[in-house]
Amino acid sequence: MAKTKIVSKQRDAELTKKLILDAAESEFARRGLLGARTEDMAIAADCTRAMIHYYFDSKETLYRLVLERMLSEQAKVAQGFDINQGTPAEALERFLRIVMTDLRENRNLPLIMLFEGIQNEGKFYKQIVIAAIYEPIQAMLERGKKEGVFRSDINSLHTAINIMGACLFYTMSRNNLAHMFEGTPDILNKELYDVHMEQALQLIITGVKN
Amino acid sequence: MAKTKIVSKQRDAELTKKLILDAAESEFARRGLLGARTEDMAIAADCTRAMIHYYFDSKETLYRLVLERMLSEQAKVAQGFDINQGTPAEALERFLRIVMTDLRENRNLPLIMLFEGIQNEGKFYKQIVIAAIYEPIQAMLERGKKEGVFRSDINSLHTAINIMGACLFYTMSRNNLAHMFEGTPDILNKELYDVHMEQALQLIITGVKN
DNA sequence: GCGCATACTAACTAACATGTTAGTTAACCG
DNA sequence: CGGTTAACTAACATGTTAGTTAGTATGCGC
Repeated sequence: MAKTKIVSKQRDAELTKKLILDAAESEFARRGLLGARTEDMAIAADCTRAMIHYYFDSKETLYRLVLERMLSEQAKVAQGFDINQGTPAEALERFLRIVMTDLRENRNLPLIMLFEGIQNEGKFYKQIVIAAIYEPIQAMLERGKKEGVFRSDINSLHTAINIMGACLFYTMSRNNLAHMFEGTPDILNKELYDVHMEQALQLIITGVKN
Repeated sequence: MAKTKIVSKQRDAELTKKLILDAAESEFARRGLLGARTEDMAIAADCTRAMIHYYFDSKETLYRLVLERMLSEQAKVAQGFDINQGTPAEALERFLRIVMTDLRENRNLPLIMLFEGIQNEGKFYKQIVIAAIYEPIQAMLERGKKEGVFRSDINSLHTAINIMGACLFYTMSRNNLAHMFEGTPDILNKELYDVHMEQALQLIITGVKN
C-alpha cells in the first residue's frame, strides 16, 4: 500500500474567519439562529467546531456578526440615492434595479431577515434596514401620484410591500422554484436572474402607472 | 392559605389530537422540521410531550400529517376553476382572489413550503401543489397575450412567479411587516388583509395589461 | 534551527433534544 | 358501584448539540 502523505492545509486566520462567517451566513439563512447547526458550519468552512468558538465566542455572537456584516453591506447599496431625480417611474425603476442587483450577491439577507422576524421577534436586528427600503419606495409612489403619473388609488405602504414581494420572492424561494427551471442548478445565475429582474420591473412599473 | 382545587381538564382524544396538529403546524411554520421543538408544541397544545408520541409516532410522522392536512385543504381551493371563463384579466383576478382569500386561513402553508424547499430539499412534499398554482396563472397569461390584452413581452413563467411573490409576501412576512402597521397586533386581520388583496390585484392586473 | 506565539485538533462535559415506559386517573358500560 | 379501557403523566433512557480544555503543530522572527 502506498504511503499517503497527509498535507495539512496552510494556516490563515483571516481566511478561516471568513470561511466560518460565510458558512454561518448560509446556515443561518437555512435554519435561523436556533435551528442552525455549528457542526454544519464547520463542515462547510472546512474546519472544526472548536474553531468557531476560538474565533467567535458563541453561536449567538457569530449570528450577531453575520447580521452586522450583511447589514453594513446592505447600507451601502442605495446610499445617496436621489428619489427625485428623473420621473417617478424612472426613479423607482432605477432604485429597484439597484436593490435587486445587490440581492443576487447579498442573497441570504432576505431569508435571514424573515427568520429574524418569525423566530426571534426581531430581537437582533434594527428595523432601520427595513425602513430604508420601504420609505424611498413609498416616497416615490407618493410623488408619482402627486404628479398624476401613477394611479391615484395606490396605497403607498401596501404597494411598496407588494412591490418588494415581487422583487424578493424569486431570490427567497430559489430552492422551491428550481424544479421549474429544469436543468438549471442555480436559478440565481446571471442570465436567468436578469430575466427575473426585467420581468419584475415591467410588472411593477406598468402596474403603478396610470 | 386557601386550598386550591386543581380541576383536571376534560379528556378528549380528538380535541387533543387537533390541538397538537395545530400547534405543530405553527411550530413547523416557525422553524421547519428540524428546528421545531416538540416541547413548544406540547405547551401550545396544553399537553405533555408524551402525548405527541402517544398519538403521532414521531416528530417526522407528525410533520407528514401536518403537510397532508394542509395540502388536502389547499387542493380543494381552486378545484374546478375555469381559466377560460371571462376575459383573461377577469379570470386571473378571480383566481388570485380565491388563492389569497384562502391564504388568510391557510396562513402557514407558504412558510412551511418555503422551509420544505430550503431545509429538506422538498423531500416530504409533492411539487404538484406548486404546479397547481403556477400552471393556471401561466395559462391565463398566455391566453391574455394571445388575445392581445396582456403585454406581449410577458414571460409567463417569470411573471407568474413575480405575481405569486406579490400575493404571498405579505402573509409570509407578517412578523417583519407588523411594526409598519403600529398598533395592529395581527396584520392578517380581515380589514387590513382586504386592503392588501385589492392593492396586490390592482398592481398585478394593471401590470400585465397592455 | 530554536523558541515562541498562535492556528488548530481531539476528546471531553454539560445541557438539551427526542423518544420510551411504567404507572395513574378519568370516563364509560355493565 | 366495580371493572375495564383509554387518556394522560412523570420519570427515565438515549441521542444530539453547544461549548470547553488540554495539548499539538505550524509558521515566523531571530
